[in-house]
Amino acid sequence: MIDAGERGEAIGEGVALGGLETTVGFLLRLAQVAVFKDLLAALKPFDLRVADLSVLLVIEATPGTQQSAIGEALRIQRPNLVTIIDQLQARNLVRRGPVPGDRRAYALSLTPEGEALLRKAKVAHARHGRKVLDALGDFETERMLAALRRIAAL
Amino acid sequence: MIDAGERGEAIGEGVALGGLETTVGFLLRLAQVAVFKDLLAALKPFDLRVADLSVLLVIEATPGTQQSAIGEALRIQRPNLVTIIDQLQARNLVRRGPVPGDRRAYALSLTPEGEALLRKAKVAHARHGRKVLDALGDFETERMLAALRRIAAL
DNA sequence: TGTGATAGTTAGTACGTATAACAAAGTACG
DNA sequence: CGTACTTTGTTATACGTACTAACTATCACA
Repeated sequence: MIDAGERGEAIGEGVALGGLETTVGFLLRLAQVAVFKDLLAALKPFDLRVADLSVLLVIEATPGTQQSAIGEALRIQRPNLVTIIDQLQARNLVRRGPVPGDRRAYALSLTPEGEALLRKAKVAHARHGRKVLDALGDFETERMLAALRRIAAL
Repeated sequence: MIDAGERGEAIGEGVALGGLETTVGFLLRLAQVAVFKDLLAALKPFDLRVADLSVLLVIEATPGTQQSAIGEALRIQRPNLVTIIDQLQARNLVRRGPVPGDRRAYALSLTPEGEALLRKAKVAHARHGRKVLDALGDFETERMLAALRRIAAL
């Protein structure tokens, strides 16, 4: 996490930042930290981290997906994903089923408990999402997302 | 760091992301990782990390600043800043001088070596910055930065 | 059948960041 | 003055995330 002087302190307060304050990368970091912090807090009641929610959402959207596919989609390395799935499975939120015709891979799916928890978590996620969009203001969200996508593909 | 399928793989390739691909937070993370990765590579010849460059830039902009002020400005916690300054000082890039009238604090300044290295690093930094702005395309950079600032202040 | 790729796993490591506790020096105020 | 509180920098420590390398089991293919 990152400290700042707590809540919404202005960016270049007092100390000259040497041009950093007009830099995409620097502001990108601050924005990203703020968003993650907010989402983390929103997910705390469900004992889910940001990565956990992402994984659950992908499994819900594509039941039967395999771990490697999720890793690619979310940009999580395979070894790290193992731990995440392990934990979700231990909490009975996710199932590792067999893939017909490939005994190496697991077909991931949500358990009823997983679906129930995700349903509640999605409400909190949506509330968080609206908060972020509000911060964007009248800004054209579509163009913002497109710009971020282009930068992500650097 | 983060892998992706290497260079600029499209965002929701093959696997449904469950709405994540239209999420500010998710794209913010991808963009931030891409930018840091690129900047890290650009700074590698100078053996500087992103945080190192930021600190040098702030010291250059405000010579005589103290560690706590830099920490606030860059959102780096005091204990972590100690290590960064230690290393920069060990490489003779930064000096911890006395602050007249306060024997607790250090007045930080660049050494000639520090100034020389920073001058070269700034060229690489600027090149990186142009690359990012190019990725932004015809997007109004000012509005983008303003939007990021608002999100950062969540 | 054998060679190479793929899915998942394990272990070890690096890095960034967080907290707590401390010494030294400064500040405020009765 | 002197006591209490604050601030600066430091140490030690822990934790989360991510990276690498190496391994097993299975699959694809020729």
